[in-house]
Amino acid sequence: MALDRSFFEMPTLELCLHLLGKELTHDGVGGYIVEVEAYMGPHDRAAHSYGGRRTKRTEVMFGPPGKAYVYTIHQQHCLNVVSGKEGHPEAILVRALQPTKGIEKMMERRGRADNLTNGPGRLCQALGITKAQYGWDLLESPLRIGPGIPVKRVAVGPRIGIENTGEARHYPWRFWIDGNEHVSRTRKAQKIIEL
DNA sequence: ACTTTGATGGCCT
DNA sequence: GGCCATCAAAGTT
Repeated sequence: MALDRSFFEMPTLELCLHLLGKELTHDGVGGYIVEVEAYMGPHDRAAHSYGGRRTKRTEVMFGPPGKAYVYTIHQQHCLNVVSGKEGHPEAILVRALQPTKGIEKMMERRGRADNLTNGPGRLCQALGITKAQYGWDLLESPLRIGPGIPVKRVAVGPRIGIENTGEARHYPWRFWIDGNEHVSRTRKAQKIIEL
């Protein structure tokens, strides 16, 4: 059963739990989402929309949820799912996938056979995601999120790579499938959520 | 036009 | 776990 619009209208932290296990594909190449991070908008110092910053880059986050927010950093692309209510610039960073489809294509794009999708930049490279996909609708475009596998145990901990954001560095807004081999970095979980 | 700063990845120990 | 290359975006002048 396909997802519908209301799926993306869930509160951001709740949507994080529901995104885990769903299948993300671009032109049929992709895998199950196994790791995400929430970026909670104007009051989240680690978010690009901190302070309500509204620029050409962050604009899509101010619109309706369910769209792709793609940005570049260190010559890499990162994919976020726009979440929350329209006018509230929140998003969820997709940090890792468990490859399911088009693995040959991924190896070709990555130029190697391992570490295909265990990181936000790596998975974008493997799936061929660039700023060309900025703003694409994740229900009705070649870049889409669909049904996947059930998830039992979700691990929770602080987000990665935001050490210079004051108190925000400690917020428990990173979620991953407990024990999954494709998570970008192994770290001890602060707590486990049983679904 | 110039300066600062990374929501990283790859490789090293 | 640590180091750092390298460039686009954002902010500043």
